[in-house]
Amino acid sequence: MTNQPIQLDDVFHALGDPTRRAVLERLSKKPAPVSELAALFDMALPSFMQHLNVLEECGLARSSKAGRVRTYQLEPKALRAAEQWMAKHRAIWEVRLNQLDDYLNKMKETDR
Amino acid sequence: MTNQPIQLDDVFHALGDPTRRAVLERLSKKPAPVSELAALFDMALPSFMQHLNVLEECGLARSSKAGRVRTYQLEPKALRAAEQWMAKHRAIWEVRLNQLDDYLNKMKETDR
DNA sequence: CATATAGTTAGGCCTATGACTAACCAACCC
DNA sequence: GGGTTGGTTAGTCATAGGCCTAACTATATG
Repeated sequence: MTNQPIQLDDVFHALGDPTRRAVLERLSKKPAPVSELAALFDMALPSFMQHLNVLEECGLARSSKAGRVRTYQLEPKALRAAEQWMAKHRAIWEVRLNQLDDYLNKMKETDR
Repeated sequence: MTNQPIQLDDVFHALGDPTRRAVLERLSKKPAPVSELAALFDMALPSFMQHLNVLEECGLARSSKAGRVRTYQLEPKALRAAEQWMAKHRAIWEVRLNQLDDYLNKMKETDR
């Protein structure tokens, strides 16, 4: 059982690539085998596999093999960790977002 | 006015470094000049400045210079973009998180 | 004006990342 | 058994990332 503590570094790093985010979006619908996922991207298989490995190693996805088919699915724990980091700071952000809203509203008024 | 569309790639990439997250956490309290931020890290100034540049370029922070002092502050827009990406997929995650909870609860029961 | 302070620029260095091809293993399936 | 399909491993390559030192610019301040 790979039960390492979740490394935010790795999770955010993984999210920093559009291919990997797209894979996650696809997986958020339902699990899928490698070939089906790979078909969505114009990339050599081994290159694509690396992305899958990144997702799995940082805990965003999980896979299991049946016969010769490996199926990937989302793994919520890492996402949860990333969310928690954001949530931890959300209160402060929201103050600032509200300030932004106020500002934008003021702009709107000034605008007419 | 640098008003580029926010690149999720860059925002998540920026969040993938512990130094940069720590800077954001510090900035979430209040704006601070370079020297004050730099003092928190055991790193040569130019190296640290690169992190500040990354934060500014991806839109997570903003800076302005008064005299010889450059002050940094949070910039909500990029954070909002990252949050929106997460929010867009949150519903699905939460289903899965609930499934996880169910699973864990089942485990607990089996456990006694 | 001389010196200290706050940042900045330039350049080098090493590792990590992301992509590729080629060759390989392991099921399936006729 | 032999070919086909699905995935994996190995090895290469170029670029980007993160760190450093040294040298520089621009503002204070005595």
